[in-house]
Amino acid sequence: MAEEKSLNFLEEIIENDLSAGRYNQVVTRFPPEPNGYLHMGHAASICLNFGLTKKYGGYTNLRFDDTNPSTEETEYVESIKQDVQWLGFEWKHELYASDYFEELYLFAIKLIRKGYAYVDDSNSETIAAEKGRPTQPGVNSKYRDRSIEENLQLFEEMKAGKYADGERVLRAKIDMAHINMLMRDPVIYRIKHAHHHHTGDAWCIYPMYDFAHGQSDSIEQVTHSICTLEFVPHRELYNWFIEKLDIYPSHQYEFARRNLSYTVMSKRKLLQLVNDKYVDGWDDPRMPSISGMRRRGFTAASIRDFCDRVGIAKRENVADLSLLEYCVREDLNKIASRRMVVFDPLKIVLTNYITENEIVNVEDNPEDVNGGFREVPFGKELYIEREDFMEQPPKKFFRLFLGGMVRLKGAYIIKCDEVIKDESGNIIQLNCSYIPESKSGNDTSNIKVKGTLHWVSIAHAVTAEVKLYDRLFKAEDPSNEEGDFKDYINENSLQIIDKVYAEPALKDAKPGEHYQFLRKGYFTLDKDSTVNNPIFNRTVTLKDTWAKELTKVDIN
RNA sequence: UGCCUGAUAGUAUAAGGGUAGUACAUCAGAUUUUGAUUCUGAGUGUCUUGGUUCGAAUCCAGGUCGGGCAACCA
Repeated sequence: MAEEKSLNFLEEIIENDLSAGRYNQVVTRFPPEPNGYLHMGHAASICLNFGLTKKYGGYTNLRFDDTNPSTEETEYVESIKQDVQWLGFEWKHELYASDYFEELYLFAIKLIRKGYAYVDDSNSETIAAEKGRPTQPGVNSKYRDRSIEENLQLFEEMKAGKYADGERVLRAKIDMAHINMLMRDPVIYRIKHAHHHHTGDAWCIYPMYDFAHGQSDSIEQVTHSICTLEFVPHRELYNWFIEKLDIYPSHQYEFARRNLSYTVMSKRKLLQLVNDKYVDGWDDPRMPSISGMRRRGFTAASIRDFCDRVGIAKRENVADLSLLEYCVREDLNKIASRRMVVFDPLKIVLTNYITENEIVNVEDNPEDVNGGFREVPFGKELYIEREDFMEQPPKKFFRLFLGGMVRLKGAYIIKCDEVIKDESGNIIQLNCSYIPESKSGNDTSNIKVKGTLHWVSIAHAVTAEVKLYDRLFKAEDPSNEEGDFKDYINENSLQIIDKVYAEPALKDAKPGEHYQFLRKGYFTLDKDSTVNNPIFNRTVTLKDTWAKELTKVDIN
């Protein structure tokens, strides 16, 4: 018997609904407002909504919740579509709440006719004041008891453009003393003489979220309308409209939005980071936006895996960044081609090496049994990583030191014979000898070494620029710290190395491909790369047990 | 002072009256031509106080703490 993964609360609800025969297929929707870019929190919602219909049969619509023309733009529509597709999901229909404006308008008239809505001439301050407070009931507007005929006429005039923005609104007539503030005669239509990205200038009245979202769900016969916790109090209104309008009863369910440690996850805060130039745009690789993460080198598969592993529930949460890193490493380990790149070069000369034009073959990816090999030119003069040599090695250091031996990955074992320094005592070169019988794959030397280093032949090296990213914030949950979240920005979140030395094969790097720079981390080509100046973004480091070990030594 | 909502290892998520489990993180060890990967092992948890029950993370009551609710935003 196959081991069953336990169900989350939504899967349970759906399985119950299905087995009770309430629906014969599951219909969900992903409803972004096109007023910004998608981020990791949206990714969780996307995986949830699309994942559910994939699992249980049915489909998911992409519906733009575009009821506020003053903040929404086509540019966002395009980026959102791109991100959803990139994440690997296909929507059944591309829809817009604004496609339903006519229908919604008729719904409003229906409500007026039934005596459930009225036009209010009060300004927004008055309406807010009359709402009361959570602990105090509100009071009725003096326009609340207009006749149905008058309401119909005024609403018609609103639609016809007779009034200026803010001059009148349409309100649902519910109960100004209701314990739920949202039920105190909520505004459902407002006047906005604004150009709409999708409907142009066809309308000057626009429905509010509460008078568009549930109705859109209903029109589309969405069976399970999944949203985040802050909409819990809206559910009562959602159901009220469905009941009074007597339309298809979609049901709303709420889950806790996904947060991630060491970052922020609200459009508003992310926009601040962009506007105040803390980052270089929405797709800055440090941003938790889908576009930023894509640019950084995260794979769609790893993001899906992350969402899957974290799961969903109804309590506030901050998911561990290390889990995301684990997911992307796991994916990249399988698919990334290995390359050798030296970031901080130290020259070594193999004094006994006389071969010319030697090429060694190094595996492209040891995790891939069918993986090929690439040719890497070897030479008498090489670069290794400066930190891979120490004059006074600590205990358990098994890299290079004077008199010590290491293997050069895919090539020979070498021994350090002499350290050469400049006048100020800086190490500028190591003279080493190589063991000719120790050639990789053909080793008859019988020498065992603990360390293996990456290297490049100086004569053949190509150069590149590298961008190393660290977490954007120093605090685990910057939004919950004292003061402004921006006080916790990690000012060292980006480190640029203008010139690194790479094996020639890296010259053929292609956008969208993933590489593991041996012992350094996973990298991908940045979109700002040019032929003469390739730029690589570090997606994530490799796990580094040795670095951790060093920290312990420091403490002692 | 009201209403809604939640609380299980460091984090996230299971167990739905019957052995508190899984993953990541952490620690220890093995393997390793990446101090990577892989493998083995370890430790840490039911917010609290009562009640019901042979038996409670689970059911009931009170409390505590967190989040949300007073946009012509979504």
